[in-house]
Amino acid sequence: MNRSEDLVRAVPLLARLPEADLRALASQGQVRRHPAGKTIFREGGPGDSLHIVIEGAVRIAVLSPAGEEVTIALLGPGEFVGHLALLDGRPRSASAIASQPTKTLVVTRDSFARWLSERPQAALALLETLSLMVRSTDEALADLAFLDLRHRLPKRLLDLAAAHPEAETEGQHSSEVRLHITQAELASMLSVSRESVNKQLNQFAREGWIVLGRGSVTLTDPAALRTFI
Amino acid sequence: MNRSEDLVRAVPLLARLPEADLRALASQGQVRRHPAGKTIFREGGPGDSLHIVIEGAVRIAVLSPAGEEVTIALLGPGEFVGHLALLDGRPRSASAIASQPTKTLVVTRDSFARWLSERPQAALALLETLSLMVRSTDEALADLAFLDLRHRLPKRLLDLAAAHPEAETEGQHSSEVRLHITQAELASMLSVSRESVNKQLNQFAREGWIVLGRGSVTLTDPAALRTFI
DNA sequence: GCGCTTCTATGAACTACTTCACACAACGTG
DNA sequence: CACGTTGTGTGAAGTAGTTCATAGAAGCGC
Repeated sequence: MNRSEDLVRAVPLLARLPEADLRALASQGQVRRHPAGKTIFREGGPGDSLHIVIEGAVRIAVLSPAGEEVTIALLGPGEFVGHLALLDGRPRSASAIASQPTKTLVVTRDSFARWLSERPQAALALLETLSLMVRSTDEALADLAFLDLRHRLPKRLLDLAAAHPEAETEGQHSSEVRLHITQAELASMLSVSRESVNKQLNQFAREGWIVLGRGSVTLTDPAALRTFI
Repeated sequence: MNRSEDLVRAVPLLARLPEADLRALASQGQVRRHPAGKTIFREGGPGDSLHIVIEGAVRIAVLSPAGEEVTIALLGPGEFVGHLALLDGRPRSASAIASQPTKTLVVTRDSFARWLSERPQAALALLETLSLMVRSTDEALADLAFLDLRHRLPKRLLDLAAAHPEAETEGQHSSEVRLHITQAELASMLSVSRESVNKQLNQFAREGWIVLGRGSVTLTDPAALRTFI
C-alpha cells in the first residue's frame, strides 16, 4: 500500500529504523525516472543526494587515470548510492548510470540532515552500517593484495550470487544461480583484463562448475566454487 | 592541564566535539601502558574498545592467508585504532602491537555507547568522519588496482611524510623529511615484496630524490616525487 | 671484540598477468 | 536479412611483479 515506505525499508542502511521514522524519511523523498543509458550523476559533481533503486539497474563507474570508464558495481532494486555524499557533502567519487529504464527514490542532503537531527537512534544504526562498509572495503583491499585471479573470481561470483537472490533459478537444482553480467563488467570489478577473466571462467566451465552464456554466468555448482576459495 | 581531554581532542574522529562532551568521554577512558613488542589486542579477538595512542607507536598488522604477519599501518601519538569495534562490536580485523614503549587511552564499547546515546550531535560528527574513512580506503583500493609500484611508492612516501610532520627535519632545507621505516614495512603497506621496494627506492635514490639509510628513507626532493605521481 | 640478528642490495629464473591481434557468435535495427 | 555493434574465445609476445639465492653492512648482547 504505502509504496515509498516499503521501498525505503528494503534499504539495508535503513531497514532497522522504527516505522514512523521510515515513513517520515520516505515522505521527503522524490521518485525520479531515468531512461536506459542516462547518467544519474557524474563523478566530481556536487554530492547532495542519496539514490535508492526502485526498479531497473544502475551501474556505478569511475574514470581510471588512463581516462577509461571502469565499472565498480551494479545496483539492483533495493540497493543505493550516494550515502557518503549525504553524510559528508563531498563531490561524487563515481558516476551512476541507469543501465536499464530505472526508477529511483531520491533523498537530498538537506532533508536527510533535518530528518536525522531529530532521530538520534537512526544515527546509531547508520554508524553501525557505515562501520560494516569500512570493513567490507578493507576486505576487498586485502583480497586484491593477497589473492590471485583464480581465487578472487569465484569469490566475487559467489558474492554476486548472494547479493542478487532474485536471479532466476531455472531447472531443478535450487542451488543454481544465473548472474546477468558481462565478462568485461566482471573484469573491471576484479581489476584485471577481460581476457584474463574469460580464460579463468572457461577453466571453471571445463570443470563443470559454471555455464557461460552471452551476458551471463550460471553457477551450476556453487559448492565446488566455494571449496576453491 | 587537563591531560585526557586534550589527548582526546587530538583524535580527528572526535576533534570537533564540544568541550563538555570531550571532557565527559575523556573521563570515561583509562590510560594503559604497553612495553615495546607487547600485543595490545589480537586479530579475531573481541572488539570492545577504542585505543588512542598517547605516546610511542603502535603497529597494525594482519595475518595473510599464507600465515605471514603483514603490517598495514603505523600509528603515532594522536592516532587511534578500534573505532569500528566500538561501533559494531565485531571481532578485531587486525592486531595492534606496541612497537615502542607506548601509552594509550582506552575507551570501552559500553561507556562509549552510553556517552553517545546522550549526544546526538556527536553521532553526526562521527558519521562524517566514518564517511571520509570509507572514501580513503576506496582510494587505496583504486591505487592498488590502477597504479604500479613506480607510482604507488612515491605516493605512499609523501602520505607518510604528510602524516608524520614530527619527523626530524635536519639540515637547512626545510622541505627535507626523514621517515623512520624499514623497506619491509613499506613493502607490506604497498602489497609488494621487499625486494621490489628496494629496487624502486634505489632508482629514486639514483635520481637524487631520496636518500636511503638503515631503517630510514629521507625525502630530499619531495617536489620531484610529487610531479612523478 | 665476536657473533647473531636485522636490514639493505642485487642478479637470475619464474609466473601471473598484460596488450595486441584476430576470429567468430549473437543481437537489434535500418 | 544484411550490417554494425556488442560480447566471447584464444593464442603470441611482452612486462611487472614474484621467489630464491647470496652477499655485505649495521646494530645489539654478552
